[in-house]
Amino acid sequence: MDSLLEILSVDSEAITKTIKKKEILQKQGIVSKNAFYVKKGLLRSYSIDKKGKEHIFMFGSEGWIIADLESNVFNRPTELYIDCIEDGEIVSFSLEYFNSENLSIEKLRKNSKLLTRRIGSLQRRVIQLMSSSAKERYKIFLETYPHIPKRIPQKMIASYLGITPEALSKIRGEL
Amino acid sequence: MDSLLEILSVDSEAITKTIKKKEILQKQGIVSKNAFYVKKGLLRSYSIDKKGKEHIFMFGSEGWIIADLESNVFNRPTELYIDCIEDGEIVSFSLEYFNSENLSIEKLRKNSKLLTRRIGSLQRRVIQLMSSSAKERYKIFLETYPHIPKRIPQKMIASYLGITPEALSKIRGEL
DNA sequence: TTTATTTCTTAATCTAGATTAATGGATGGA
DNA sequence: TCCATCCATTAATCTAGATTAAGAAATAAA
Repeated sequence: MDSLLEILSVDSEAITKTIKKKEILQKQGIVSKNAFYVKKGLLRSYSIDKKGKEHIFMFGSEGWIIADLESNVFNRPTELYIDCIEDGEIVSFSLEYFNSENLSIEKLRKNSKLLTRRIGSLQRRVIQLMSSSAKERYKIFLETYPHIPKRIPQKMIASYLGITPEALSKIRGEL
Repeated sequence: MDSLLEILSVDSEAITKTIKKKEILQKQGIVSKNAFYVKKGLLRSYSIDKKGKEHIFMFGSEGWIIADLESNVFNRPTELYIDCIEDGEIVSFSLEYFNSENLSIEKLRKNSKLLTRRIGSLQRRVIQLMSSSAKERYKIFLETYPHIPKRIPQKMIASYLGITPEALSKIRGEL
């Protein structure tokens, strides 16, 4: 992953930070201007609904960038919390990066591929949520992110899948 | 919307086409290289699951661009069908457009904002599917796309929401 | 170590929404 | 116009997954 080098070359104020498990990097409701590049460790972004239930939107392991892109670019308050599942190291950088005047045409093009890929994975997620059972979604999750399950508690998998820990436990018993 | 003019200026082979209701523009499984700009009418993209059930991914009315972006950019077979809900007029253009050498830095930047906005709406959709009841999702749909419901049958709203027409009918009775 | 907190599992009960089926109304093509 | 297909609604029944509760296992903290 050379995107870190790129980020650092464009955003001179990017900060490398050591993070601790459970540390909250971003809270729902604010207009955050930062994105987080994961050097080491594991982050998650999630929303909390009216009933206080957490819903994990995505996980970010080494090499990933986690942020509420739209919130940042369009100045809307974010719906997402971001916190740390493991101790680790991140680079916090400004989302100006994605629109910076300093970006070469190649980098812009590269970023737009990155955005396109995200759209693709979100599209698959939406279709899955509409058309697949919890058991199917669990299997797909295991195939798609084989290294994540070992690092997180079951209840977070459940939260990502959109089901309760009890339901996931039952499904696991059946497999 | 000036994006049409931009498209035409970059992709000289863009084709304006008259379309008829029910006409299929793209089928699941192929690697399509086209995107569709809607001049007039209404398109939808959807997938069909193993049981033969349709799941509408998005609607595209005047001014929108509909495509399976990721499929196009990364040469994967698309999961989406695209067809016409109303007679209308579209501009079919190559998705090379989004990466064209001919694009100025301003256009690239504009496109990346467009992509970012899509990510935002998909993010909201995912969170909604995980955390809101069918009734809540229906209300949000009516608020978010107030002009669409008049133009499509209920069953398509149901399909977009991820529920059956019967369930939607019941919800409507309750409101 | 001992205690406290968090996580996982099992089981009983409940409910939102699916499925099936039947009916009447609307729409469209010949 | 007539006929056919499609669409919306209602109602009865079914089921995946939620909720509630309680206990066991694992982790963390003291």
